[in-house]
This record gives sequence, structure tokens and C-alpha cells, in this order.
Amino acid sequence: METSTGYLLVKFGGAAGGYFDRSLQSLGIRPRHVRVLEKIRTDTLSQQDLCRLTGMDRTTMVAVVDDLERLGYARRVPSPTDRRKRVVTPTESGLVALSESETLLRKAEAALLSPLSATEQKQLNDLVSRLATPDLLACLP
Amino acid sequence: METSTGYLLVKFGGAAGGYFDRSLQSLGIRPRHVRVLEKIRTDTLSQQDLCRLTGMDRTTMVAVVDDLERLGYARRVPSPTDRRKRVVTPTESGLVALSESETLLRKAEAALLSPLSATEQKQLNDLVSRLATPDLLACLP
DNA sequence: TATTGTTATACTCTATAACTATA
DNA sequence: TATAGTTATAGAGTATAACAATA
Repeated sequence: METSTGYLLVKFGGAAGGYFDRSLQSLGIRPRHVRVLEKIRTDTLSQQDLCRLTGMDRTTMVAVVDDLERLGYARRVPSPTDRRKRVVTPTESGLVALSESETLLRKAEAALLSPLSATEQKQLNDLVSRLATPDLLACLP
Repeated sequence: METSTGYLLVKFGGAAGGYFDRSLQSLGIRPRHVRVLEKIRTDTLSQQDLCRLTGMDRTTMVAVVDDLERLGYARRVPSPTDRRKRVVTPTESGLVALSESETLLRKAEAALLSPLSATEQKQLNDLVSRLATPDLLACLP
């Protein structure tokens, strides 16, 4: 079992998750915050929209946006068209933090995959892309 | 970020973990219990030994062995050489459960990797084996 | 009545600290 | 004193339920 592909994927996935978390420590955020910042960089989205796009649930999203607001990376703005909704908008420093995050995450990924050659890294991306499809991940929640 | 190898590995690893958990539901255990049963199938080991071999900490191991005892899959036996230690021994039904678990986990893994051909599955195992090395996982806790 | 955002709550997982019994 | 096992407890993460405001 310990050498099975599935077990290794679970184990490495967990370790990589922690590593990505730590790679963003200096910015006070985690990868989930980066995913939100990426979505709102170009699009105008409510929290509910963000839930749909990221798969997080509403209460988690409240906490994530709370964090982004507290850090000055984003603001909640009442939607003009539907006053129930609050549009989440990045601040200037939020966009800076986003771009720094992407650099840090790229660096962390390079470190994680460094045992493999560039060709092998490409192969791995191809294989994992075919496993981690949206519909598969949805039906294995 | 959403298409990066690292993110996909984290995401798929998490989904696979849940899938493996559910695959063992009928036996009332989880993969960690299987790892313990595998270790004690042939060797005589104390809980501390099992901690060293699996990386779980002492308190987690207490809970895991509690579960195995409650289900009748293992027993704690006082060590004759060191009365502080308690050797964990599998029962007959524990060995049966172990062999069933291994079948269920193999089946679950086959399902998870089914989008890939046999050759590709072999490739993936090779690549992930080189990433998820014991020392790398140890230094990324 | 349904939806958006929110709060409060419960539940799991994991890690820490403290206790016992042995060495 | 150090180690093995245990218990109690606290922390983070996540999910559920209930509520206010709006559609």
C-alpha cells in the first residue's frame, strides 16, 4: 500500500498543500485567498459568484473575504443592481499581493517538482490534468 | 494557478483521500488502520514502533489501536520484555479485514486512475515515487 | 417564497500538555 | 531521569442551521 500510486498521491498532495501554505506566509494569506484574488482581478463578482467559481461554500467565503478586507487586499462594495449582493473588489495593494503570490507559488512549485526533469514535469502535468478534471473532482467531493 | 501541476496534485490528492476513506466504509476503518494492520501482520511491534514506522504521533496511534480493538481486529498484549510497552497483535478477523481492505483499496485506486492507460499509470507511479520520497515528505511536514 | 450575506454552532482532525507506570 | 501509553484539552478546518435584508 505504501508504494501504491494512490497513496503516494494523497501523501504528496498533503505535503504540497502545507508547502504552498507556508510559501505565502509572508503575505498573511493562503492559496484560497489567491484563488479569490485571481477571479476578481478582471471580473466583477459577488461572494456567491466566487463560491460557484471556486467550490468554496458561503461561510468559508465570508471568512476568506474577511481576511482579504482586514489585510487591505480587497473591499466589499454593495451591488448597484441587487442590494443583497456585495461585489468583492481588489485594492491596489491586493493586486500587488496577488502578483507576489503568483511568483511565490511558482517558486514553491518549482521546488516541489525539482526532482523531475523539465520533460518529466511536463509529462506529470499532462497526466494529472487528465485525472483532476472538474467533473471527477465534483463527483468525488 | 488552477491548471498548475502543484495545485492539481493538492486537489486530486484530497479527493483521492476521501475516496479511499469511503472505499473502506463497510469495514468501519480508514487507510491509517490498514497501514497499522499491514505492519503488524508479520512483525511484533509496540505502539511506539508503529508510530516510528507510520509517522503518526502517539495520541493518534492510541485512537487507531482503540478502533482496531473495538472492532475486534487487533489486541493489545503486554510486552514480556518491557512492561511499559504493549504489543499490538492482529486477530483472525483482523487479518481477514486486512486482506479485504487491500482488495477494496486496489479497486478504488484502479477507479481513480482509470482515465489513464496502463502504460500511463506506470509512468505516473514512477514520477510520483520520485517526488514522494520519505526524506522529502519528512522535511515538508 | 427564494436568495445573499452573516453569525453561531457543532463536528472532525490534529497537536500539546499533563498524568501513570515502568525502566 | 527518561520512555510508553493514556487522557484531557485546545486549536484549526469545515459543514450545518438559523437569522436579517432584499428580491
